[in-house]
Amino acid sequence: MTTPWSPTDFSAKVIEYYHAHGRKHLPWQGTQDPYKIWLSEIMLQQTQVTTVIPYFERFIESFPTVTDLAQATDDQVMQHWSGLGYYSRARNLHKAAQIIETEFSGVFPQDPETIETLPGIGRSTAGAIASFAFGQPTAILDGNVKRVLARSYAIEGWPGNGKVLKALWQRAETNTPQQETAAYNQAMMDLGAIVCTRSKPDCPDCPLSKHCLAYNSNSIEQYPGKKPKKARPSKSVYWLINIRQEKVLLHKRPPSGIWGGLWALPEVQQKEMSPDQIQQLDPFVHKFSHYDLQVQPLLLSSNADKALVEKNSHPSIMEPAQADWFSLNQLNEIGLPTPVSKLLVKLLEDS
DNA sequence: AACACGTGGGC
DNA sequence: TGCCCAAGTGT
Repeated sequence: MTTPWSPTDFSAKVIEYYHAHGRKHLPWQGTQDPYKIWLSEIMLQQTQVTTVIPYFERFIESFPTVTDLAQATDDQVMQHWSGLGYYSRARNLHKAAQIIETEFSGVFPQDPETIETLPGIGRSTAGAIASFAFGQPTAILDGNVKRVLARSYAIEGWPGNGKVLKALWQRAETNTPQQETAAYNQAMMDLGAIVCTRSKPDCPDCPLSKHCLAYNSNSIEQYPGKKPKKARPSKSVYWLINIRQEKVLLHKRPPSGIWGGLWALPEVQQKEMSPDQIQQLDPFVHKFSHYDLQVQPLLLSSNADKALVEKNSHPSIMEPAQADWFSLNQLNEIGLPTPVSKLLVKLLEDS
């Protein structure tokens, strides 16, 4: 029967791993600039490191400081997030930058409770910023840490379950050391990303294997518990492609909902024009994590556009959507959903 | 508590 | 291929 790690021995092993094998040269490391650390933590939410790196570099180049970000336009910010997904992150980041400017005189707050009041920053991200930027002894609990802790202490159940999450936070708080917290937090994520991976973990090389309850009971595959499966629904839409004088008509999507704040092709549920006014392009399926979107792109003729523009420019009186015409160059200055961007690129290449 | 919210990598 | 899930948060 294996005895579990004591919090002290556990954190000592983790910190030792950091000095020997931890990642120390990612673009947001080697600095204590809270703005860069904050930006990286937001971009890294539910997003892999290799995906984030080029976005981070581009974003910092365009908005080097929180003041630059606060003063940027919505479209500029969304353009820099275009393709990264989870666009509420960008909207909240922008809002938070303006709050830091106005409420905190441009100085990033150091207290984790205050940090967590900023939009887009939850408990784990607040802990990461407080420890990395300000050396505070705050715990984090991302997917990597959840996996390492769930296996080390054989914490059963899916982390999306409230009780399981609470148990994981309890263990995270207990094991997080008061000293060298930043090294510990970084190493926990490194262990999860490099050694204690989702599939095929490298247990023989893991500094925690000696007292890892899952490893020593040969039940690594059981931890963390799996998310319950759900059927994925399907939605069908038509996308209207209206090109006049080298410009394409786009609509700005409302702030909430899918692709909020991005510019997309006008979308309708049903065709409302006669067949001679449209050209059906190749349909495709865009797969989200929570549903499939079946898209039928329709290329409009000049006769069809008037009624449709009128009909779709103002979906409701309360929330009029913005519509505008964009040239190819202007598409580089706004945020576009990935499938819209791909479709337009393909169309313009063919023409 | 359960679901919405994007996209791409890994197998 | 299709499925799982990734440095989570907001509602």
